[in-house]
Amino acid sequence: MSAVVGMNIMAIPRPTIARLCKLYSLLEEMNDRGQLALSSNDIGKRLGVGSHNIRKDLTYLGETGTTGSGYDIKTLKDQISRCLGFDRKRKACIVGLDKTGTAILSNDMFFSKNFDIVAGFDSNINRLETLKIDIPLYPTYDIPVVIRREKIELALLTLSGETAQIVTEKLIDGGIKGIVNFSPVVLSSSDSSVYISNVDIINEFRFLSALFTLEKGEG
Amino acid sequence: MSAVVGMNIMAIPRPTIARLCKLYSLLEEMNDRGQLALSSNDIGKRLGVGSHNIRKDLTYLGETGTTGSGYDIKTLKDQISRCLGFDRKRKACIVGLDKTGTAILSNDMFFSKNFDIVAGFDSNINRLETLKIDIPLYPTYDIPVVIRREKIELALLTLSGETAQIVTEKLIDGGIKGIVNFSPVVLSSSDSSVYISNVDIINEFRFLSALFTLEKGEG
DNA sequence: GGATAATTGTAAAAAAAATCACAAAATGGT
DNA sequence: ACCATTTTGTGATTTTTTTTACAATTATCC
Repeated sequence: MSAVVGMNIMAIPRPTIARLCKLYSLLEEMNDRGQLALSSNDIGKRLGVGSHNIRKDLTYLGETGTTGSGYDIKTLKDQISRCLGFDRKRKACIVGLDKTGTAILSNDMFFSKNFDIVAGFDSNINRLETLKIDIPLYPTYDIPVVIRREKIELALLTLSGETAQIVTEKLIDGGIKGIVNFSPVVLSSSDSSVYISNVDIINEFRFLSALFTLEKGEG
Repeated sequence: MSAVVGMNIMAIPRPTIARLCKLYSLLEEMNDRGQLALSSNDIGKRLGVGSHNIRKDLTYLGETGTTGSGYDIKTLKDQISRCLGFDRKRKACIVGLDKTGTAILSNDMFFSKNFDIVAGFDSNINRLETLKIDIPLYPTYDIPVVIRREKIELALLTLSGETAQIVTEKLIDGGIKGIVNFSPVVLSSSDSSVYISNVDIINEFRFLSALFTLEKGEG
């Protein structure tokens, strides 16, 4: 006669998910530096939000901290890992291997514990032959087949032009789950079950200048 | 005896500002393609939000659309421009000229109508001499002086390592207004009047995988 | 030119998220 | 061992944001 007690399924709000992701990065950083614990106050200051906000966010993970001495970094990192699904590696690919794409790839930071880049795609077949990268490379028309075969979940789009939307359709066709779009076009998903995150530096610049124009009244 | 009537100063919510920035990009794109008008429905679909949300957002700009035929693209673009302060060029700089930095710079998309990259910084002086870039280059210790002299408002940080926080202090010291942080560390601002936007691809990957783990129950 | 369809703008309601306030628990110094 | 301090966890409150619903306006088709 066991009642389902632990099943406290409460949807985590998106803003909370976003903050937990950032917190995870912070925890990795602090852990690497040898730090052992953090208080909600410390975290809030580093992330630029109030300490109550952090504490509230952490309630979604269950019991986490220790009154009086804050949060144990390793424990908290593990809890976020488990809750957000960072405890297993996910396969990813990169589409577009021009300067920007290869630069990001060369950044070894990218080969993190959470993701494996297992394929690269480019429409320029000549380029594929000259590139010196130690991941398998394919032409873009192979996208659906490779995605499906390799069970790739995530894609990074680093394309400059019009091809972005076409490539997106191919990715969705292959059953991709998430796309980080680094190209300057606003991508929309034909399939609403595919999450797309648009990362655009010009857009960030615009957002920041809008902020200090509006919130500080600087013409 | 003129009452101040037009002074309808109503703070624009941040989510709205963010959406208006994205909408601006979309309008640029559609305008380049020769399109003339868009309905709130079209916009919503492209941006992945409801049409009411768009209409509500646009009320902050004052009267904008035409009942029955939607929004005139050029007009709307201009209105957002004026409201968010995109109607004057802002000076920006880039800090960190390794592979990633130079790749982003080479993307001519970056030299948009809204921003002027007027300086580049790197701590490696040898690198500065070999780079073939047509913007003035300086060593990082010159940051405060150059920022102040050139009245630079925005900075793009493309550093790989520990130096990011030190460089940030220099930028703030020079009076920078906004920083787009492309480095993998979580930056925090010692001066709360400086806006910092952290752009981190790994973090985006994590966010997306958290989303489909939580919202779709995929282990 | 009139009926039908499309579309905006907004007031009101609902939902979501952030903030507050404080009891309870743990720590650390003496 | 005690007291002052730190810090968490959480229910209640407030604020913010989204959604709804619909009247008013314009375009379009025959």
